[in-house]
Amino acid sequence: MKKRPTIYDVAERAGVSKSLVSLVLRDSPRVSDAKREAVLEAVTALNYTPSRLAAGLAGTRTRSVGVIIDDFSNLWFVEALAGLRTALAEGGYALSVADASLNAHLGIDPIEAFRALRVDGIVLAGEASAPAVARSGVPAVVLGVRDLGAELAELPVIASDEAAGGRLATMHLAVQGHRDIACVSAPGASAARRERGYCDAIAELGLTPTVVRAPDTGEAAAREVAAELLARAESAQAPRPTAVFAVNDPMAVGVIGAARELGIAVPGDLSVVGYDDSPIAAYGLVSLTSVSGDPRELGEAAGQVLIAKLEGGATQIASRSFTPRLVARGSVAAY
Amino acid sequence: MKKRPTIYDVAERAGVSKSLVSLVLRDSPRVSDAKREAVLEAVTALNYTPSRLAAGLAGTRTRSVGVIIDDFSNLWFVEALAGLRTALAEGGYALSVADASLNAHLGIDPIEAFRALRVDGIVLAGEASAPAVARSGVPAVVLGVRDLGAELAELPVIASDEAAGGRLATMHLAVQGHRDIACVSAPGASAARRERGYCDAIAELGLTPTVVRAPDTGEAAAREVAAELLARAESAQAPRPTAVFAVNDPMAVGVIGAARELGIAVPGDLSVVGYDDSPIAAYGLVSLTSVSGDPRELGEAAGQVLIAKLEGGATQIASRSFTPRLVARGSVAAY
DNA sequence: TTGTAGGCGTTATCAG
DNA sequence: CTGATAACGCCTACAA
Repeated sequence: MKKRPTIYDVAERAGVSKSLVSLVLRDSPRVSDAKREAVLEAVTALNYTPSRLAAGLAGTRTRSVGVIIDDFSNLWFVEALAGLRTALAEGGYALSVADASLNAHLGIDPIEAFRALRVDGIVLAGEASAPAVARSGVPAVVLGVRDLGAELAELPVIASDEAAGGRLATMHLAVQGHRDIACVSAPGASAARRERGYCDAIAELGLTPTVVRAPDTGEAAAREVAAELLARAESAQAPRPTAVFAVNDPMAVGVIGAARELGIAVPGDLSVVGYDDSPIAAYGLVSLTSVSGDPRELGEAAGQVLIAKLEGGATQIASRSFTPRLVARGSVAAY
Repeated sequence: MKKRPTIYDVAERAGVSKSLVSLVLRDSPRVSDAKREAVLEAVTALNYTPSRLAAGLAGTRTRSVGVIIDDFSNLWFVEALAGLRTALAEGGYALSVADASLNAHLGIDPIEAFRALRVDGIVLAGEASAPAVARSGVPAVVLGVRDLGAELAELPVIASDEAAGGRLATMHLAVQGHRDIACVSAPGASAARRERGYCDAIAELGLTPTVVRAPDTGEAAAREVAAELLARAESAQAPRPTAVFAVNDPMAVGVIGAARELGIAVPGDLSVVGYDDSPIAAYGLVSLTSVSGDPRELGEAAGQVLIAKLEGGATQIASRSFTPRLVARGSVAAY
C-alpha cells in the first residue's frame, strides 16, 4: 500500500514549487495559465486529494461548520439541513452534523467534538443549549428556535414565527365558521409557542380556549387525549369542539384517528389542522390541512447569516423571523 | 481573542513534558497517578481541547469514519445511523455523514470529501456506487444493500434479506386465505428484491402473480396505480385482488387511500401489507401490518464489521444477512 | 517512567 | 509572479 501523494509530489511532477501548487488549488488569480494547467494535470494524474487536516492546521480556518441537530428522526431537520448545505456550499464550507440526543446518550458533547475539529462556525438546530455554544466562543447561529437562552447569548436566531403559525391555523378555522376550536398540544418550547398563537387568536376572537396537553409529541399520545376530548358528552360547560388545531402533523393524525374510532367524520363533523406540512399531511388517506414553516428556506437563511458572520466580521446579531403559511387540504370544512 | 491553548500550555501548567500530556490524553497505562492528575487538572483549568486536525496529521489514523447516505429523508437511515453511532462510539470513532443525493446535486463527491478528511473507513448506506468507494482504497462496508457492485468490489455487505421480507409478507397473506394477492412495486434495487420475494412466494404457492409498478416510490404514485388496479371490473382474467403487498409503507398508505376512495374497506374487503415498519405504520389511522428489517441492528452490525476490518487487519469479507420479521397490525384480515 | 527530536501536509510570509 | 522557509499542534519513536 503506497502512501498518499502530497503537494510535494504534485509540485515535482508539474515542475513547479509547492507554494505554486497551493495557489492553484485555491484558484488564486495570479498564476500563469501554463503552470496552472501543468499543476492540474499532475493533480489528476496522481489522484491527489489535498488533506483538509493539514490545511486546517496550517491555515487560519478550516472552512467547515458543525450542525447540532436535536433529533434526526424529525423530518423538519432534514429539509433545514438541505437548505443549510446549499447555502454553505456556496461559501465553500463543508458541514458535519451531530445528533444531540443520541450523542448525549453516548456521553459525547457535540460542542466539544466540534471544537476539536476546529470548525469555523456552529449551527444550532433545535432546542439545544445555546448558552453553552456561546460560551465555547465559536461563532454560531440558532436555527428554528426562538428561546430565551439564545437571545441572552446574543446569538442570531433564524426562526419561523410559530406563534403566528398557531394563530394562522386558528384563524383559518374561525373563518370557516367554527367557534368551538380546541388545541391539542404537547410539552416543549415549540409546541408552547404554537399553542400560544392559538390562545392569542382565540382571545382575539372572543372565544373560549380549550387546550389539552398530551404527555409527549407523538401520534399515540395525541390520539388518547383526543379520544377523551371528543368523547365527552355535549354539556353546556364544555361542548364538543367542531375543530381541532394540533401542534404537529403526527398529533393531527392521532386526532383524526380518534375521531374515526368514535364515528366522527373528518372533515364532516370535525375539522383538523396540523403543523409542519410533513409528507404524511399530503397522503391521500390523511389529506391534512397544515401550517408550513418552510424549513428549507430557514436553513438557507441560517447558512447565509453564518457566512456573513464568519466573513463579514463584526456583523450585527441579524436575527430573522419567517412567517409560516397555510397549506389547505381536505381536513377542514365550513361549519 | 486569545489563541487556543495547545498541548504545550497544558504541559507547562502541569509541570510536565508535552509527550506526557499526549500519553495521558490517550490514557496510556504507564503514567504515574500524580502526574496524570496534574495533567487532567491543567486540561480543565485551561479548557483545553486537543485538535483532531493535528492529531490526525501526526498520527497514523484519524479515528473517524465517513457515512454516505442515499437520502436523508428516508427514516430507515436515521435508525441505521443510530446503530452505527453506538457501535463506532465503542471504538472511539467519530463519524461524519454525507448525503449522496444532495451532494450530487451540489456537485460534490462525498468519497473525495472523505478522502480529504482522511477518514479511516467508509460506510456506504444505500445504493451508492460501491465500486467507486472500493477504488478509493479506503476500507469500507456496505450497509443495507446487496447489489452486484458491492460484491464485485469485495466489500462486506451488511444487509437485510429483502427478498425474504417480500416472501414473508406474501406468505402471511396466503396463510390468511388470500389467493388473489397483488404487489405494488416501484423502481429501485430495494423494491426489486422485495418484489422478487413476492414472486417467489406466489410461484411456490401455485398462484398467479400480479405486479403493478408505480413510477416512483412515493405515496401518490402508489395511490394512482392502486386505484387503477382496484377499479378494474372483476373479469375472469384478472379478478380484483383481495390483498396487496406494497414494497414500502408510504406506498401501502397510498393503496389504502385508493381503496378508501373506491369504498373498499380495509381490511374488510382488502388486506394490505407494507414494508419497513415506519412510524406511520403504527399510527392508529393507518394501523398497517408491515415487514421490519430492524435498521438499527443492521447499523450496529455494520459498525462492528468495519471496526474489525480497521483494527483486525486482514479480516475476511464477513458479509452478514439479517432476516426481517413481520409486525402484525390491523390492515390484514382473513379471507 | 519521563523527556527530546523529527516529521505529518499545508498555509502564510517574505524575499527574489 | 515564483520559490524558499517558518509555523500549525500533535504523535511517535528513541533516548535518558
